[in-house]
Amino acid sequence: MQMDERKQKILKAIVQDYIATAEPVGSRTISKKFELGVSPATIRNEMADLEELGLIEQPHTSAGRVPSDLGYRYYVDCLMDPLVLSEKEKKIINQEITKRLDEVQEVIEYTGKLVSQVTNLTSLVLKPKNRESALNKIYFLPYDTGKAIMVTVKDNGTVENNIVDIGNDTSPEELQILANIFNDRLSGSKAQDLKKGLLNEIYSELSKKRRMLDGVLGILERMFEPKDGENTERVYLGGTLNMLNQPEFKDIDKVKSLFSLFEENRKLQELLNPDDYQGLNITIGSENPDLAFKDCSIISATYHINGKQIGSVGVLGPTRMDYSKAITIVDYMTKSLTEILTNKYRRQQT
Amino acid sequence: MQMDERKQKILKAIVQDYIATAEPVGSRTISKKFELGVSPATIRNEMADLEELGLIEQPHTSAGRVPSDLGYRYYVDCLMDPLVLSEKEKKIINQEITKRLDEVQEVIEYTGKLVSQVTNLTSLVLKPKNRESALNKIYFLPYDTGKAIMVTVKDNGTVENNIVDIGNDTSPEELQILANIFNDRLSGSKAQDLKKGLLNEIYSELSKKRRMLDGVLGILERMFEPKDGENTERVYLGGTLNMLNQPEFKDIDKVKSLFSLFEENRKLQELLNPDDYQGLNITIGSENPDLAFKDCSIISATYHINGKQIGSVGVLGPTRMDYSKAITIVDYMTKSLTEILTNKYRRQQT
DNA sequence: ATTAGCACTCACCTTGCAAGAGTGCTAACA
DNA sequence: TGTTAGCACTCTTGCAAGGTGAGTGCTAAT
Repeated sequence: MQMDERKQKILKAIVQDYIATAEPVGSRTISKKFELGVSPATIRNEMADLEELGLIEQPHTSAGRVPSDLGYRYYVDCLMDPLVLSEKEKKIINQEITKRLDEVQEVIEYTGKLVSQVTNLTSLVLKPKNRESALNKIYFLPYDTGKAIMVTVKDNGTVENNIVDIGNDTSPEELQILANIFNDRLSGSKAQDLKKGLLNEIYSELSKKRRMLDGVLGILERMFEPKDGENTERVYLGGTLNMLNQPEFKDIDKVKSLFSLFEENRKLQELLNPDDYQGLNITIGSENPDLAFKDCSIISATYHINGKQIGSVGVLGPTRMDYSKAITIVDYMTKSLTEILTNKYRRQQT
Repeated sequence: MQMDERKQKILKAIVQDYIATAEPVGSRTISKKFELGVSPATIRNEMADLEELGLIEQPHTSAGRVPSDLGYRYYVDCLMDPLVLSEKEKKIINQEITKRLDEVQEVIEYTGKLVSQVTNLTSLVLKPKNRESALNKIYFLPYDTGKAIMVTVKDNGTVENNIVDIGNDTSPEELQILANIFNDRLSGSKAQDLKKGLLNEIYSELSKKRRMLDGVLGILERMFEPKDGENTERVYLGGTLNMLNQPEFKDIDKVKSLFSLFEENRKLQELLNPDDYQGLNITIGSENPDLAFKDCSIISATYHINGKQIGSVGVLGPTRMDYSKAITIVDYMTKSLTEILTNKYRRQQT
């Protein structure tokens, strides 16, 4: 059996009506609401065909039809009207998004908030991991007796500080020497590399500072290790409450299993990590590996800095979601984010 | 009418049974489960009295009785058996809590997680605000053309860094002068105070650096302003999902209004801010100002560093919660936290 | 003062019934 | 041959009726 034009129109009508109303849609409804110029009976015949093709299904014998996951897939791939944002809408979004450019983290999270507000869905944002870059500079500053502030600059421009124990017998001059050695040798290297080669050299110059050096190297290593709140919590979630407004989640058990998943940051990360594909990604219902998401769809896209993928933005909603809107928003947001971040990065780094 | 001993026993039985089963409890149940040596009829008479006193109520004519908010209050104030943690339990908790002593923030949040796990309730933790302290030191470090890293040390020992625009015409020497002026003048002052008196002095020395100075002062000011993610998000929430397991929240609308409140960090802060009372605080049902919490009780207590109150830990659950357990845990946790933090603070700061 | 007994109330569950929505099939029609 | 009208059928939904059980309040006896 083939999909002729009329079947397509009918499928499209079913999907759109179901997205709008969340009620199974019957043949009479279609023939009335959508002008196809045929009677309900004809539509019924076609619907029987569509069901045979696996594109729609019946909750029970005497209910209307509901799109299956496959049906949504067909709709998204072939039938959907693309939605274009007007210049005005774009302007509003841009204003909102650039309102707070202070911190990269903030822009990114705010984007998530914005996405969930605009779509009335839940937004997922994979934040960049900021530990993969190499060291660039180290400075030591006085802090307290026996302690110093170690300021590190990475090659992506981020700056961090840590308190290090230096013992009571380390003079500022010795610290300066240490910093110099580091800075001479480390440009562009990672902590692990440092440790191997550098140790001997430093030990010979400052042989008695072993304990302090261990402290410094320990901190450097930890800076590059995955750590709670950074690599394990890379996903920002926004508008989770929106899910409670969806009629498909009036059942508390579904809410429970969904929200449980929301707390598993690692799984969310996998969801957003389309290593294979750089661009827009759509996962519908049971296409999703996780059973708790079998009634959900996820639209996600990656954002970049200078062409390098560093994270992604996504929305999660019931399979019965407004795909064209979600896709348009996610697409536009990631593009804006890419642009903003690339600009900022360029400015910051020259 | 007075509360005699038997009335107390009966009320206690009602509260305890209702806490355990979440079902209205009848006279027969009490006479069977609890050994009072009287018949259901007698208990019925007493129950009628208790109802008249406003301590219990009937959901409907032919149901058992349920404690009223007042009833819980009486139970908590007068009847409750105090629960004492065994040394073994204390040890387990202490092990858990000290497992991650790396960062103050982490210990505190982890405490919250622990509380919710142990109680099966939702935990609320008010984190310390870290912006109230005064400046102590400023350093400038080279960063990039036209930019510098400004490292600030506050008098509570925290270190922050920011990138400041210094323009292309500022020499390292000039920066040094600036830092010196700051350091001479600022010890112990807040940004606002700085601005007024200091400006003239600095302007006269570095008159052409106006733009750069404005940048630096702007950042300083912002450091002391309430800011997203710090003062507005001072409350950590743990185990919110536990609420979904409570039978009183099988209704999705209740969940919605509760979770909406969870997103309003400011309100949660008020909830945890018992300025008036330092110690354990119990709010039952409608004693709570917010209507969405009318079925909830909150137990909270403050924790301290060196005797100064800096935050609090609380649990939130249905009014029908295990008060003695919750109180014991909250109490013990805040005490442990106080101890741990005071130790750490002492060590770090000397 | 306590308790046994009894009538009463009310939520809850089951059952039955009617209405309504929607289908599939068949036969007629263009 | 494709389309349509008609009709019987199915299944959900809502509602009302009746039975059940838990629990009460009251009264009278102990």
